[in-house]
Amino acid sequence: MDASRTINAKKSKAAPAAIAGKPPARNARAKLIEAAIATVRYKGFSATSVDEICVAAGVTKGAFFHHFASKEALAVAAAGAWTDIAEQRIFTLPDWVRIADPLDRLMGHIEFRLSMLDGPAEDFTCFVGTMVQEAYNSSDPIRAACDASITAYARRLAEDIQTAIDQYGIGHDVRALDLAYHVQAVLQGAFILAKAKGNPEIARDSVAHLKRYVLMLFGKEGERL
Amino acid sequence: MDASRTINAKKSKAAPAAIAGKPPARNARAKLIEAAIATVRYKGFSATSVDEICVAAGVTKGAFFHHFASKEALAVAAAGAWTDIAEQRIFTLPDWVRIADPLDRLMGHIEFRLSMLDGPAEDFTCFVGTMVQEAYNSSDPIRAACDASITAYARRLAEDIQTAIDQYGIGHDVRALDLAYHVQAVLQGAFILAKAKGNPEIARDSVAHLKRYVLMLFGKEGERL
DNA sequence: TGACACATACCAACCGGTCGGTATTATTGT
DNA sequence: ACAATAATACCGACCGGTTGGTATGTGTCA
Repeated sequence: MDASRTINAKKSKAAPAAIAGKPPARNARAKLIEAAIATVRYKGFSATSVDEICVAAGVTKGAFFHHFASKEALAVAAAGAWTDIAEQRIFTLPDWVRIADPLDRLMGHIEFRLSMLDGPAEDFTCFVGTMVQEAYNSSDPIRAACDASITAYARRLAEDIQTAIDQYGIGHDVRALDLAYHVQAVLQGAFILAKAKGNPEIARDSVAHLKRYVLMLFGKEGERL
Repeated sequence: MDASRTINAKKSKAAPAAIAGKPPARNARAKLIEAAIATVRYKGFSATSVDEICVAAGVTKGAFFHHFASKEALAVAAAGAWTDIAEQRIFTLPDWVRIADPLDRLMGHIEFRLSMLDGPAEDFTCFVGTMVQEAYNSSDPIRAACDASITAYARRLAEDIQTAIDQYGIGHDVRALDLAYHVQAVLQGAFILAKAKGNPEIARDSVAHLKRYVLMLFGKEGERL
């Protein structure tokens, strides 16, 4: 391979972009998904045009329809990407995920979600929650993709909740997955209130209620609030 | 079939009504607002075209722009109408609003909201909640109109919550208006989950959590659940 | 008669999507 | 080893239909 590289030294300029100081040379597909998520969170799915996404991503319309059969297909792909992004940002990277005590870890989760409620709404709101609100009747593929993302989050959170229930018990007829979905509901609703007010404070208040509820369920109110 | 025009032909009190500040019951205008609310709840604001609203309302585009300066103006007017509709349907017409005990009345409210979560999502979801999610960054008049509607609901609900707190006390640092907004948040979030699942059951589960939370706050868990 | 409540016709901008083409990379035949 | 071929990635002009909005006409009633 050394021989071929010396001979073709002139033409091997494009390939080692990752090695050189050039930007990571992310492919157009990834850039389109990222741009779509940002734009849809800002102004909604229907109000976002394909051209707009292309400009935000820095690619042409030709590239868009090379990678995605339709705007709908991009939405489905972006919902899938959002699942991975959320898993990373919420369940993998933060420090609290390594808390040993399951109830402390659960409260760490809620506390983390609360701490995210700051700055412009388009920076903390849920991409799939925004999208499914518009598309649930118009596109079943999009609806299903958003549902899958929400379900993945709930199932992941339910693991921690179940562990906490197993260890501490819960004096009520509460199932872990149900409570996980309730956490989701409070967050999604809090996002809407924050958007309406133009201020995330009201959203934080609502999550504070959620915090108290969970602590009460585990009979720990006053101890950790 | 179209007898509405001849039937309404007799009424004519445009001048006095205009002086009184209340717009006269213009037929096309009311039909447009009603059609807009229904269509937006079904497919969102941006995806709903002016033509579509006109067809659903059974009026022409000329009538639309005679009554409303723009699509945005219609949205603002519809948000105002929604406030009145919700006040009627939720705080005036139902039987539970006449329950004497304030805590029972508050629980009657939540129970009523829970009972609404049935059938297609477009029949129980919140018009202004749907709209503000799309428009919060694109149109401040729409955002403000939706905020006003949500705030009116919260303030109205907070009255009953405050009365219940005054009578029964509440062993926590909970303010009535805060809790009222939390009720709103849970409902709005439950709507999103129901849309994603294509099934209101998950929404009912979340409102059941809300019910338990409120009862716990008042120290009545197990007594009325 | 003239203000009001519509109806009809129309428009420029924009929409999602198509299409013919090019540059680059990977595979293959000899 | 290398030309021929094929596949991929991308470009941007273009298309028919739709969009919110306008200009103007018409019937009705005080």
